[in-house]
Amino acid sequence: MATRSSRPEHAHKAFENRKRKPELKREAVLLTAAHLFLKQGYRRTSMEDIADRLEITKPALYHYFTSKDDILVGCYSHGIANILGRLKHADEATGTGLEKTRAFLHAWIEVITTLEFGQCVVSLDDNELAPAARREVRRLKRRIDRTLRQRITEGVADGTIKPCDIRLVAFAFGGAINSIGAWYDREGKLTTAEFSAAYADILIDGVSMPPERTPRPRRSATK
Amino acid sequence: MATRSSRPEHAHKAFENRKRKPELKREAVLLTAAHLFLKQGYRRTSMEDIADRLEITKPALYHYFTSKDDILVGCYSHGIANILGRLKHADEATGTGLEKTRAFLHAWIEVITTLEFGQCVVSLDDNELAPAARREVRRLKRRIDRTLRQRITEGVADGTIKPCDIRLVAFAFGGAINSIGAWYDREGKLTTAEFSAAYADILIDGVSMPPERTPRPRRSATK
Amino acid sequence: MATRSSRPEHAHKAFENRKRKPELKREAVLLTAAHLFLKQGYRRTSMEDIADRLEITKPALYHYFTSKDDILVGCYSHGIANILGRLKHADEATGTGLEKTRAFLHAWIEVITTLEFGQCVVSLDDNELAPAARREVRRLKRRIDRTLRQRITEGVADGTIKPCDIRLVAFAFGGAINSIGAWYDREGKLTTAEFSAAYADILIDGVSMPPERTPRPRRSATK
Amino acid sequence: MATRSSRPEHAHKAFENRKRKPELKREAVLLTAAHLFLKQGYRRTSMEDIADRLEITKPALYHYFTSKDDILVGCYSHGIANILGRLKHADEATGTGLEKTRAFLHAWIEVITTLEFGQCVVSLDDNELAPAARREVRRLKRRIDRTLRQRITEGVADGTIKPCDIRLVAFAFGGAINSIGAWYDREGKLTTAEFSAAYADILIDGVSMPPERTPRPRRSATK
DNA sequence: CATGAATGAGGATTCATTCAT
DNA sequence: AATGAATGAATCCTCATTCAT
Repeated sequence: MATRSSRPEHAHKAFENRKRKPELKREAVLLTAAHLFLKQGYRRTSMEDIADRLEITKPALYHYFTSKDDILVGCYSHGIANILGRLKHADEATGTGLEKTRAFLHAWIEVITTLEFGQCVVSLDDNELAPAARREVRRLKRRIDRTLRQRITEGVADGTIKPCDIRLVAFAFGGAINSIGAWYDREGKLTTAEFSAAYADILIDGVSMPPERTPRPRRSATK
Repeated sequence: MATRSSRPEHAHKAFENRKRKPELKREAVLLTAAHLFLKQGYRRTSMEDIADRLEITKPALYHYFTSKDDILVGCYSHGIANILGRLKHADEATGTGLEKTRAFLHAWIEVITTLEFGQCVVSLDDNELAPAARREVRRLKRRIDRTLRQRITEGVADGTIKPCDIRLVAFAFGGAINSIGAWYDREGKLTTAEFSAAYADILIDGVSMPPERTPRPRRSATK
Repeated sequence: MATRSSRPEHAHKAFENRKRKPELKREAVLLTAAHLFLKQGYRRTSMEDIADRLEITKPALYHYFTSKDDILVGCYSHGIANILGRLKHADEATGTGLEKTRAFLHAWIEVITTLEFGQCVVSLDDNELAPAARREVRRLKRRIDRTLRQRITEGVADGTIKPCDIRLVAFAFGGAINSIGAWYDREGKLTTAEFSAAYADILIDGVSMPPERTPRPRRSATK
Repeated sequence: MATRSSRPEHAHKAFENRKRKPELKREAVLLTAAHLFLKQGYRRTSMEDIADRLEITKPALYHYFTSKDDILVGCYSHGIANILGRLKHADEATGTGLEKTRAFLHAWIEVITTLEFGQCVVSLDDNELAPAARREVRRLKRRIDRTLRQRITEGVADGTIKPCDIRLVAFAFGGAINSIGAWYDREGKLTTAEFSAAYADILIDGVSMPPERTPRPRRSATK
C-alpha cells in the first residue's frame, strides 16, 4: 500500500491543487480510466488502479463519479459525443452517396485513432454496464450505424455504389474500423489523415485490380 | 440464488455417464466454457458458471484442467488448430493471388461462423492469458496474418491485386472478419457458404461502382 | 446520485438567513436529525442525509456538533428534558395513587406522541452512545421508571391499586407506551388527548369485564 | 486477524468437523447471528463478527447464506415459525374469548422469553430487509396481530371483554410484550411460566383495584 | 463562518483454488 | 474419481471526519 509504482505519466496535474475546476478533475479521471480500460479491460481495472495512477485515494474518485459504472458511462458519453459531432460534419458534405460514405468513414476512423474516448466506444464491452446505461449507449451506437447505412443506400440509389447487402457492408466497415484500436499505433509513420484516407479507400474500393478498360469485351468480372 | 439452473442445452451429455472417455469430458468442458466466455466474457464467467452448466461440481473441473487459464488456453488451442487446418486447405488452392486471397478469406470466415472455438481465438482478449500462453497464442495469430499477407503479396505481384499497403489491407480484412462474432447470427437466413462468399467479396472488391468500361472518356470517376 | 433532493419540509428555515442565532440552527439540526433517526435508524442516517435535508454542507454540521454521536446525545437531552418537565407537572397532581399513576401515564404518552425528541429517547438504541453518554441517558431513563414505580407503590398503599409485582407492571406500561412510536400516526383521527386517555385506561384498567356487581359475596376476584 | 478474542461460547461445535450435517451449521450460524443482532443490532454486526464467533472465515458464511440479509431473514423465519406454531396451540384452547386471549398472550410471551429467534422477530428492525423479504416478514407479523385481534373481538362478543378500541388494545399488548426482550433476564428468579402468567394478567386485568361491590370486608386481594 | 475536496477505516461480496473425505 | 466445505485475496463502495481555502 505504500510503495506504489506508477509515475503520473498522464494528465493528473489536475489533482495537484486542491482548489481547481472540478470539471478538469472529472476529465482527468475519465482520461486515465479510458486509458486503463483500453489497456487492461474494464474488469481488470480496479478503482484502485485508477486512483493510484492519479495519485489520489480511492474514495476521492467517488467524489466525481458515483460508481465504476458511472466512469465507464462517462467514457462512452464523451466518445459518442465526439463521434457524432465529427460525423455530423462529414454528413454535411455534399456529393454522391459514394463520396458521402467515404467522408463518413474518414471521420469515423479519425475519431477512433485520435481519441481514446472514441476507442472506448468501439472497443469496450457495453455488457459491463447496468441495463439502463447499456440501453442508452446502444441507442447511440445504433445511431452511428444507421447513419452509415443511409449513406450507403444513397450511393446505391445514385448508382455510385454497387447494389449490395447494405447490412453486411455496414458490418464489414464497422468491424474493420472498430478493430483499428487493437493494433493502430498512434506514433506510427502515417499521419492520421493519410491513414484515414488509405483505410477508407481500401474498404470502399476493395483491392481487386479493376478490369482493364480495354475495348475488348469481358465477362468474367469480379463476380 | 438467482436462476443458475439452465437446462443443459449443450454437449454436457458427456458427463451423464460415469464411465466415459476423459477426453470427451475435457471436450465438453471446453465447449461449454467457450460458449460462456463468448457470451459473457472471460472475467464474468466464473468456474461455478461453467460447472453449473455442465451439472458437475467446481472441483471436478480441476480434474480436467489445472486452472481457469488452462481452460482458456484450451479454447484457444482448439480454435487455432481448427483455423490453421482449414486455412491450409484453402492455401492449397491454385489460381491467381486474388483468387487465393479470396479462398483464404472464405475459409477464415467459415471457421469463425462455424466454430465457437474459432471465435474464441479472434474475440477473446488474450491479455487474460499468462505470459507464456499469450506469447504462443500471438505467435499463432501472427501466423494467420502472415499467411494472409503472403496471398495478398502474390496478388499484387501477378497483377490481380492493386498495389496497396499490404499491412493495412490485412488489418482491415482481419478486423472485418474478426468482428463477425459480435453480430453474426448462426440461425440467420444466409447459409454459411453464401454468407462467407458475400462477405469476402465485399472486402475484396469493395463497394464502389466500377468505372464504366466504355472506351469513351469518363469524368465522374469514383474519386 | 439518487434522489437526495427532498424539499425542506422541516424547520430548516433557520438556515435560510445567514445572520441568525446559532442556537436556532443547532435546534434545526437536532430536529431534522431526530426525524431521520426515527425514520431510518441512527446507523442508516448519514451525516450527508442530515446535511442534505437542511440544505447545508456536511462540514457545517461539525460547526454545531462535534460528531454524529454528539447529535444523538443532543436528541436525547432534549427529549429527556421535555419528558422530565412534563412529568414533573403530572407529579404535582394530587389524588390517589391510582389517579396519579394515570396522570403520569397520560403525560408520558403525550410526550411520546407529541415530540420527536421524546420518541428518540424511547425508540432509539442507546447502545449507539458513547459509554459516558450512555450512562447518563440510562440514569435519566431510570429516573422516569423510578417515578412511575413510586406512583404505583403509592396506589398499592392507599388501596387504589391491586397488590402486584411493581417492577413488572412498570415494565409493561413502559413497553406499551414506548412502542407507540412504532405505529402511532400523528395525523390520525384521535386527538392526542383522547388517545392518551384511552391508551392509559387500557393499561391501568385492563380489558377484562369487571365481575357483575351481584349482591352475593365474592372473594376470588378476576382470577 | 490473528489474535481474535471471543471464545466459542455458543453452539459452534457444529463447525468443528468438516463433514457434518449442513443443517446443523446453518442453524449454528443463525443462532450466533441472532445473538449478535440482538446484542449489537443488525447494522453494527459485521459478517466478520459472526464468522469470528463461529471460528470460521467470512466467505464460509456465504456457503450457507447468500447474503447478510439472507441471514436476517433466516432469523425472522425461524422466529415466526416458532411463534405461529405455539400460537396455534394456544388457539386451540377452548373457553371464553377472554380466556383465549389470555392463552394467546401467554404463548406469545413464552416464545419471546424462550427463543432468541422469537425476540429477533419483535426486536429487530425489518427496515433492514430488502423490499421483497420485508413484505414477506410483515405479512407474517400481521398474521400474529390479526389473530390477537380476533381473540379480543370474540371476547367482546361473548361479554368477557369490555367494549374497547380493539386496535389500540392489540397495540398496547403487542408493545408491552415486544418490549420484554429489552429487559427480561433469562436467568431471573421467576420461571418462564410464572412470568408469562403474571405479565399476561397485568395486561388483561389491569392494575386498578376493582370497585368494592359489597359492604362486607375483604381480606386477600386478587393476588 | 462556510465549503468543496479528500481520506482512512471498514464492510459486504465474489471467486479461483485447495482440502478432507 | 468426485464432492462438499473452506479460504485468501481481491474489489466495490460507504461514511464519519478533517483540511485548505
